[in-house]
This record gives sequence, structure tokens and C-alpha cells, in this order.
Amino acid sequence: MPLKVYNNLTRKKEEFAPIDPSLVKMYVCGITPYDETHLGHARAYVTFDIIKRHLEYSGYKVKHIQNITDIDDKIIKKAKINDQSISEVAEHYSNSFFEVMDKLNIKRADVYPKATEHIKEMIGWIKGLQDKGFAYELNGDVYFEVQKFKGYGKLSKHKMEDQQAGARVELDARKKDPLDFALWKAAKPDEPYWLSPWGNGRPGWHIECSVMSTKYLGEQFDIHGGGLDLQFPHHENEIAQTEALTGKAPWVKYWLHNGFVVINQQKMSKSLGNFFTLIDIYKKFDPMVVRFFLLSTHYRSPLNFSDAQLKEAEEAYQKLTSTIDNLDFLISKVKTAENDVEVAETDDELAVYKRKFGEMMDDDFNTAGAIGVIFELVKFINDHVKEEKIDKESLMHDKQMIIGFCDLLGINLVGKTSSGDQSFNIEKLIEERNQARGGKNFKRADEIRKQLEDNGIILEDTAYGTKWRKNA
RNA sequence: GGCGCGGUACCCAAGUGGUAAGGGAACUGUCUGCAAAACAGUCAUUCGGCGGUUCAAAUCCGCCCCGCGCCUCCA
Repeated sequence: MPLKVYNNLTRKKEEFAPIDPSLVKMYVCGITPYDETHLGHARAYVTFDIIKRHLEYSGYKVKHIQNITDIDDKIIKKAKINDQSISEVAEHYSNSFFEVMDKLNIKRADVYPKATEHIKEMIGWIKGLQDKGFAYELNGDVYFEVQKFKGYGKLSKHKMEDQQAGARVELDARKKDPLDFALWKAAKPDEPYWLSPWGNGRPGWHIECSVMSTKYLGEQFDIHGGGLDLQFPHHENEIAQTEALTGKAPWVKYWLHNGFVVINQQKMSKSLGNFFTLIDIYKKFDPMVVRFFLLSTHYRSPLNFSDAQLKEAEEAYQKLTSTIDNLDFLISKVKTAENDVEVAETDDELAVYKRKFGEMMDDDFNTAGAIGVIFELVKFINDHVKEEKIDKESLMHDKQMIIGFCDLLGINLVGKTSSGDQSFNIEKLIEERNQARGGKNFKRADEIRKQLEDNGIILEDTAYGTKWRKNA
């Protein structure tokens, strides 16, 4: 079954076919490091992490570029408040970004190009656009003239004449068209600047993505991604600049956008101030729970956030870890198989889940459906584990299957269970309790259970002996 | 005004023509000294509403209601 992706340019699910059949080139819009990373960012980057992982699983090599906008009004403002340089601010929040992303088990991009390291190339592009008649200068500012680019609006489906320009933002009367956007901004006093043919200034926001993506991926590539909020104007403007300059269309074959994180039915956003940083969320929840939560809804749908919903994700995630925990315990207790027949039979049945899982992921990265398959598998395994003739090999295959699926989703299950832990006291108390139980001294047995429980240890008596786990 | 997204059980959520996955919660049962975990059963004759097309609709078409997003910076 072929991989299908929803292309926002055509508004259709399309069969995925990269320009170079063996290498997928993907550019994802990165952060502006002026504040802590929040759940909305996490959703975006988990989404593209999943896309990358599934492409790799499907046999493609993926070249992944993600920019860092390290020069911007908000960074300048923050630097003034903190009495720091803009690079100090950018570096601080970039580092923090990588820290929280690593905890979410997000694979690093191949290159994280910074805007400030590509100013020369940007100036070159802007000059090129000016030479071709797509840009004009106004007192040190340079604007892209939208009317000159006939495809403007093709991504966001905006018709220029229908736009209510100035509906929310004050018009700049000097511009030829309200939709014209800045390629270069003249420096105001007190602002950092670079030298340019138009005087001291700095690049506009959109130009960096065009310049850096084509620098690392070529003039045409496969996937360009980001949050849905970037569709207009950012991505629309990027298309206009790039196709105007290179003359090659389409610049990008597939445009992928993730949906918003929503709080009380409102978009989580910086400007509304209703955002939750990952640093704060991690104080209450394991990053893997956060990742599981983000993947439990399809990436294009809005995702409602609340503690209660994270709590539900935690319960579900723990069902997975406890299954692995139980399997580990059984594996340590059960005999090896007497013949290969039983193992092979189980493997045949497991193959069904593998197929279903793959179909879900091939259908526009349907992680929510794929998680559903994992739980079907868990149910199947727990059921067949009850059989008396269960053997070590089958159990190990079962375990590997669950871990394998979770790996494809970047969900780490290993290291979350308590089976690897050693604690002399716990084992000793369990032994004492079992002696008490043997002598029908249930009062003492329950005392020990309570004592361990108070220390966060839950005991479970099974047919194969007593196992313990940490209380979550 | 333009463009677009969404409305599936108590909650979350998959499903875009073939008769409603999965998770959480709840209740009942099996197991257990008691628990826990696990398993079994119950939990939407129904998918915002009303019409239409079809042998067949949550899925297609039309109208309507509700919520949200973009058209400023935002993942």
C-alpha cells in the first residue's frame, strides 16, 4: 500500500513520490528563540519527527533542514529587557529548545541554519528580485511586489482582491499594495544591523526560509512543513519570492501543516498568553506521556489540551509500560519452547497487526489509528499470555513487537519499567511477606504490602510469584 | 467580507460509500487470603440538525445550527 500524504497545496491526499526516488528533502520552519518552547512547538516538531521516522521506515533517506530565526523584533526586544545581546538571547532559548525536544525523543535535523549566518545570501536574493522587477525600495526598506507574482495566493487560496487589507493591522500607505511584504528592513536607531545596498538594516522574516532551504536542499524539493498558522502569509510569501527568483515551479512539491493545540477552544498562542511551556509540563508529566498525548490525535486536527487529558494519556501510556513489565516478569519465569511450531503460529498472528499498523501510518501518518492497533495487539498478547503452554520465545517476540511499534512512533517504553531495578530491601520484604502468607499470617503480610506501598512500591502476586513495580 | 477547519458514547478519539477501531472513566463477573494486573461482559440501532442521491451514507449533495482558525507576529 502506497504512502499517502495530505498536500495543503492541492488540498488532497496524494500518493507520495519524492523528486529523487531515494532521498526525501524536507524543510521545516523552526523557532524564533526569544522565549521558552511551548506545547504548540512540541506538536509541530513531533509531527514532523513522525513524518521523518515513517519515511525512513518506508525506505527513504531523509534530508531534514530546520531553520533558527535568530534575528527578529521579538529577540531584539527581549535582549533590551534582559540587557543581553541578541545572540545571547537566541542561544539561550535555542539551547533550551534542544533540551526539551530531546526529551520528547525528537530526532535532530541534519542542519539547523541560522538566519544571521546567511545575511549575504539573503542580500543576494533581494538584489536578484529587485533586478527582475519583483521588488522595490522605499527609504531603505525593500518590499516584494505581490501583484507582479501571478501565483500569489495559491497555497492559502487567498484571492488578493478579496483580502480585507487593514482589517486587523494598520496600513502602510507607502506600499504599492497592502499585501506587499518586507524583504529588507531599514534599521531603526538602537537596532542591530548589517550593511546592504539599501543602507543599514536587517532581513525581513520570510526571505531566510527561501534562501536557506534552497541553499541546503536545492531549488526544488519535496516537503515544506510548519504549523498551520504559517500558511499565510509566511509560506505564501516564501513561494512568491522563491518562484519569482528561480523561475521554477513548483518550488515545493508537498506542503504539510500541523493543526493547533487548543485550550478552552482557543488556539494556544504567544499573543493570547495561554501557552504552557514544556519545562512546566514536564514537572507534572513524563515527556513520553506528552509525546503519546500529541500522537493520540491526528496531526491535522485541533488538539485540546488540559491536565485531565494528559492524565488520560498517562493512563493509556502506563497500560503499555505495564504490559512490557508483565512480559518481562513472565520471560524471567517461563521455560523455553520445546519446538518452533508454537512460536511460528504466534508470529503469523502478529503479522496481522504489523500490516494494519503500516496501513494506518501510510494513510497520511495516522498515528491515532496506529496507537489503536497497538492496543489491539496488547489485548491479543495479554489474552494469549494466559495460555498455559506459553513459552519464553513467544513472549520475547510479543514484547519486541510492542516495543517495535512504539519505536516507530518514537515512544520509548524501555527504561520506564521497574523490572531492571534492584533493591535488596524490597526483595527481602517480599520474601518475608510470602513466608507470612505461607503461614496464613495475613495481618503481617498486609503490613508489609502497606509499608512498601507507602514507599511507592506496588506488589502483585502472580502464578509465577510476587512481582513489584513502582507506583506511577 | 474572503478563505479554511471542526461537531462521532460520560470524556478523548479513529473511521470519507458497505453497516460504528482504540484508550480513559464507570458497572458486573473470573482470578486473588485481600489486592493488583489481566481477561470476559455491559456502555452510540447511531455519528450537530433537516432534506436529497443510492440497494446501501458518519462517509456523497443541498440548506441550516454551533464552535474555532487565518486574512498582524505565532508551531
